[in-house]
Amino acid sequence: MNRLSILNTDLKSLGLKATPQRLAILEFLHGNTSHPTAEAVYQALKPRYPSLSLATVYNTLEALQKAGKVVEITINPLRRHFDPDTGFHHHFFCRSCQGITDLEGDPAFLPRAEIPAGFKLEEVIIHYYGLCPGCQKKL
Amino acid sequence: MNRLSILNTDLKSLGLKATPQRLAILEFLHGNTSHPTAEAVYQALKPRYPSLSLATVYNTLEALQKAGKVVEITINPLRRHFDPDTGFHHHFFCRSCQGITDLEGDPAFLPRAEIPAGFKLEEVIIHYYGLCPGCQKKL
DNA sequence: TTGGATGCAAAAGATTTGCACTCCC
DNA sequence: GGGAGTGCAAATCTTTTGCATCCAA
Repeated sequence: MNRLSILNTDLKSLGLKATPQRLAILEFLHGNTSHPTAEAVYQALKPRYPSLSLATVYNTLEALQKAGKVVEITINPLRRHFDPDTGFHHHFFCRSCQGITDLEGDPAFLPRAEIPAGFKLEEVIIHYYGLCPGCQKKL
Repeated sequence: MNRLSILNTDLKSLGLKATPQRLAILEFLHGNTSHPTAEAVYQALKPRYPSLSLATVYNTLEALQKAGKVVEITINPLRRHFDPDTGFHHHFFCRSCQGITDLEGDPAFLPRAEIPAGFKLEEVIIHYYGLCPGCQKKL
């Protein structure tokens, strides 16, 4: 079974039709640590899939997000990034180049004690802001 | 010395001209825990300051942010919220009503060990996502 | 007086929507 | 064949920008 067959099966098991566009997006995201925006996914795939539309990318990303295959990262105030790595980890945001870097995280270390009664906690997100190694040299 | 005189002095000490618009925005933000967007600030003040423009609100919020008087909250993927409380605390974001609630935080509890060498860490942000008490009842 | 600040309108970006057409199942 | 998915263009929403005018210092 090759890569595309696996992705095909993945989509179907999620109740999603396995269209060429979705397969292409899934394949592009697989193992991708660049935390792309919808626009970045679009630009990356457009050369090989000229008919791909940005709306489809948004639709697919939302479908994959609902299916738990992709996570949205709210770390850059100006745009939404997406991460195919749904495992527990954190992100470092470089305020200069706006790049996002994965950081390892320890699930046991999550502070949750201070949530007042009545709130239903679903997720704790830890973001790190600063300068990446490359940008420090430049400044 | 009344409230406005204080705010006036505040602005001047920050190197900012004390215009009526800025005084109004500063006064509106003082002690405000609603985490307003620029649009919300604009709508709140427009009745009393009909000539106020949204661009001025954005300008002022950015100036106050640079001056350390206001903090930007990147927690809602669709818009930017602002917080006049610059003390250490966290935020809870309700995924249903999109409301933001302040949470107490312990600065001593910040995880920073896992930052790789070469990165310059400036800030650690912890966000809590889930449902607020009101929205839980409705659902 | 004068440079920073304002207001307006237009522009720029990001994301969503409406709808006819397509093609996966 | 039916309905979910696609592509396109237009619309929407948030934020930024250009510029002439204004006003706080």
